Amino acid sequence: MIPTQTKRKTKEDILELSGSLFAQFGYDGVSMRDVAFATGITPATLYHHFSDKEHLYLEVVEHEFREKSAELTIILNGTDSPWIRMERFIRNLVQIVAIDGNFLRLMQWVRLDSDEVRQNKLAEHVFKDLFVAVRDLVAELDSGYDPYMAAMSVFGIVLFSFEAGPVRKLMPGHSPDHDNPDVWANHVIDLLRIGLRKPEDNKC
Amino acid sequence: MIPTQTKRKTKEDILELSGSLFAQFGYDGVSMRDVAFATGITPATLYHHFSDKEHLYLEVVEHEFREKSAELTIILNGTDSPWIRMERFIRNLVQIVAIDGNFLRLMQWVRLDSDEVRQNKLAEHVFKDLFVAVRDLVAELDSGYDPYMAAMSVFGIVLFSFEAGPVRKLMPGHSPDHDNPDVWANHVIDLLRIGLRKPEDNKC
DNA sequence: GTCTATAGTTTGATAGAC
DNA sequence: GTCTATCAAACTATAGAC
Repeated sequence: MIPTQTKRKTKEDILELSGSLFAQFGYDGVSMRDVAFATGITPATLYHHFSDKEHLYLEVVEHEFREKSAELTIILNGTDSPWIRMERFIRNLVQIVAIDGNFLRLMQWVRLDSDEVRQNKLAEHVFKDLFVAVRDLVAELDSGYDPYMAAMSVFGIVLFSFEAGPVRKLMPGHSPDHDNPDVWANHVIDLLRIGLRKPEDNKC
Repeated sequence: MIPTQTKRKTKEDILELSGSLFAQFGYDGVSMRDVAFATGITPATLYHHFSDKEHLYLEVVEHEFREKSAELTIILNGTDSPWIRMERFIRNLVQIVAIDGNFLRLMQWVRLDSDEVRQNKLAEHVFKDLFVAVRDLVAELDSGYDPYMAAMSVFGIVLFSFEAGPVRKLMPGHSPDHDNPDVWANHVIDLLRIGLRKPEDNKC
């Protein structure tokens, strides 16, 4: 029998596992011991792969974000009409944050437990491209709004419900329908189709 | 000279000061020592006022939220027409989160670093009333959307830009105008005035 | 590359004097 | 009510053997 290496942990295995931990408990809520024991190595070995906790965290965030934003960027830069691309983008983003609860949590943590240095690095080097793609698509829609603000509004309207998480489900009026990602996507698309349409289509 | 008691710390003084600390650094980022020394007392004295860290935190969140939501609830339950109330609510909420950066950060922390028990307590006992008031106002607008989802959308579109904080200001397209709360309030109101109007007003 | 062992801090919480 | 003094546990990071 050929000896396999399934037990040997690659750097990517460490990133995936610690990504899940950081998403659940944040930077301060996860110790290097936790990461080490979760991956089946000792803390000293972990320090062999990553110079310190800060660099481990930065690599985790970049890894998770690039993984999710790759498909979104393809949709945004596609050749369909602007509205079709926006609709596909919204459906895809809702799917991502609905299925993988960890991704959105990690992004929420970054905004709270990172100092300005870390936020600068990530904004410039990791987050910027996706925002620009959304902003440019919004501009193509020609709705008359400031594209920067309109892009923020799109992210807000899509993401907030999922960021609210457990608290949201405890608010009065919640029904099982509201746990269905498609229902949310349809709602957001309906709202934005009206709110973001061209001014001349609004005249009577 | 009559002896003053300005140096004596009341329970409310402790809540205000530790509220600022928890908003900046989160539950795990603030030690009981930090709170004690910031208020000029010793840890042992702090434990005389609050049974443990958990109860201090819960009282802080409730104190901060009730302080801000009081004026909002008055607007929402007022006698103006639904649209006027919605507009005033949005302007007021934007002012609150723009002026007091700590408030929104504290609410973001709660969603991330609280277990289900703590979230249940706060959702039921603190957050619920404001959400219901917004949901009912949205229902009055009669736009045809599910009021629960539409209310979430309103919160998302208003709050997300401010929750994004420092990262937002690093995104391409940012201009000094975007640091002005009134500009944001006007943008949100414009978008929602179109998106949330009655269906029959949409027919040509 | 992986381990054991540990240095040096900081944490939440308490005991007991005044 | 406020203090000094203290505890057991957990933390990041490193040194040095194999």
